[in-house]
Amino acid sequence: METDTAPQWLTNEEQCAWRTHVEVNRMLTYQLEKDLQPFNLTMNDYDILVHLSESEEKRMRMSDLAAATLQSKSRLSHQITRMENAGLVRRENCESDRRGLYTVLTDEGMETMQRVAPHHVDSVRRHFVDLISPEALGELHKALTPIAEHLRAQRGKP
Amino acid sequence: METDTAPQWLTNEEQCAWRTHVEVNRMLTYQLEKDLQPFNLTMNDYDILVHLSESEEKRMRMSDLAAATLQSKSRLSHQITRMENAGLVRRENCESDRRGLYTVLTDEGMETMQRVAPHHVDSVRRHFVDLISPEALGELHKALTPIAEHLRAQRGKP
DNA sequence: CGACATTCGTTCACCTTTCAACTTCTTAGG
DNA sequence: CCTAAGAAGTTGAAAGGTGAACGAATGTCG
Repeated sequence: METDTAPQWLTNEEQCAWRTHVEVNRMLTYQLEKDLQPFNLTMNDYDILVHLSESEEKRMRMSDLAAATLQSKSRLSHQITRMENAGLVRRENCESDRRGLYTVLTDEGMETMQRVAPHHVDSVRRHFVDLISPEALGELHKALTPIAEHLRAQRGKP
Repeated sequence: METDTAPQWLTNEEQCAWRTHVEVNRMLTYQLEKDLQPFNLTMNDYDILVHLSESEEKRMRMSDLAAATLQSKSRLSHQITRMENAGLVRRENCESDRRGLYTVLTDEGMETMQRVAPHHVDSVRRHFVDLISPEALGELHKALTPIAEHLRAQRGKP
């Protein structure tokens, strides 16, 4: 009796597209990371600065920040400790829930962010946005959106 | 005197598309990695197995493998040590260049690869390929190709 | 209320990645 | 040839990431 079905291999086109996608993402990550290095920031650092700077009162709960930046609480905890030592953020107790902590963007963190942002944006343009027509970028966005939704729904499932 | 030009911020559409792209890639990596865990493989392991299995004689030079998988020699060296301990590959001396080494796919490595591949392909389908129309996938491929070329050209520049 | 489950964030032990130093071998130039 | 420059890989220490276990605080339900 046959329980397994034959694997549905990728067609040639699918495989090429998939591999290009993976490759672009690895190289892009590498390049953006490299362009941030002169500022002594990683993309993870930068991402956290962005989230904090866009939030009310320049502060977020650890858990929310972890969820927003798609990392484990443990990793974020280490990460924030490093950023705290670098003077970019500080921890602050939460009045309403005494288990909780806020990560607060310091003035230095804000200045760093504002100083670095133009360079990072430029990097994103040079290596991605400006290499694709606005129409194609729109199509890409439209194609990726359902995937993003699917993946968000998957997170934390068995 | 003004030397800096005003930063060319991303438009709203550009920013949304860019963020979705980044988000998809992080979640996708996470998901694919998770789907490989039951087989005790990481994507890095899998990628190496694929490269080796597709190569002549099931063997590649360390440097070539490092270049193909976009990682440093050091990282690859540690990685191969781990995979060697797991019985998936073995190192073999290179006749023509006595500095060099081959990484050779073992039978066990080949079997592992063949056993895991269908599941991995299925994972790629469920979380990506099948969520996008063939036309959109083609467009995506076409849009990403110049970016891939640009990024390849960038690698290892100052 | 009181017990029990759950959430928040940190910590510990362990694994992976990075970076620079190092060995060995090859190649190019005088 | 012989030396110097460079390439191939490895190594070891330090930094970063992971997952389970933990203490403290909150929620929930009889």
